Amino acid sequence: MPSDAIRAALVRRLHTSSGISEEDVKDIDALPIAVRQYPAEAIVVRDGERPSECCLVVDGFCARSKTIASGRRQILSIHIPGEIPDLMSLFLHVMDHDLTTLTPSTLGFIRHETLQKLHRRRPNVAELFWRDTLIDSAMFREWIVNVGQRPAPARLAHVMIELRERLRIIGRLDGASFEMPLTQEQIGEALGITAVHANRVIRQLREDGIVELHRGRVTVLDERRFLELADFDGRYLHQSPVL
DNA sequence: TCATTAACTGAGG
DNA sequence: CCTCAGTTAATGA
Repeated sequence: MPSDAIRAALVRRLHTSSGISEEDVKDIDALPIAVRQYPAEAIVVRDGERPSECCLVVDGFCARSKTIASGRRQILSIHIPGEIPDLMSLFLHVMDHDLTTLTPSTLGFIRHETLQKLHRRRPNVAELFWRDTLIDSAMFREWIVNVGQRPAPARLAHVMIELRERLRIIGRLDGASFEMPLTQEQIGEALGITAVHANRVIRQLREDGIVELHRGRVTVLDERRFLELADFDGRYLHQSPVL
């Protein structure tokens, strides 16, 4: 399989966390990964399933979500290339939420046994995954605060800035703009508001000259007010260069 | 299909 | 009285 392109984002991200050796990288590069393509809005792993593999986002944007009885869906987290959104399925055998694609995506699947063996062989890597999972839960705490307490414009700004900082880590920033290829329906589901209201909030941020969202791309117009509105403190992402 | 906007409504401060 | 947000519906890209 095309090892470089697929594994590059994962390795780059693990590299930024802390000590990973060249040996570790080589080992990860040699892992068998089954690559599959998905359209937008595909359910990759369902709530209640018992997966036997973990999913690496190779390309595209994915999300974890839960759907309530009324049919409304809450997006719990957004995932970008290089991340393994369902790493916890290694230890928590039954899925307690859905993993879906937000955009057409390329996903790589790594069997649980493969990862378990990797953990035993390379405690270094196991530590990185452990650390990664803790950061993941820190991000959930921030997400709860965001959806539960911030006004809608700040919610949107906060999700945007978090996404930007994570895209920065995998080298996907382009000056003052970055990708956010979600539909307004999906943005609403992430923020806990309707698509119509998401549209109003997006428009307000544009009219206020803070940030523009057009065709899946965010362009920052006023960085100072953007940060101020978002109430963003990047400590919870636990990257070395603290924002 | 997705985005945009208006009009109306009600909750809540 | 004002702001926020859901609903509905019409229209545009």
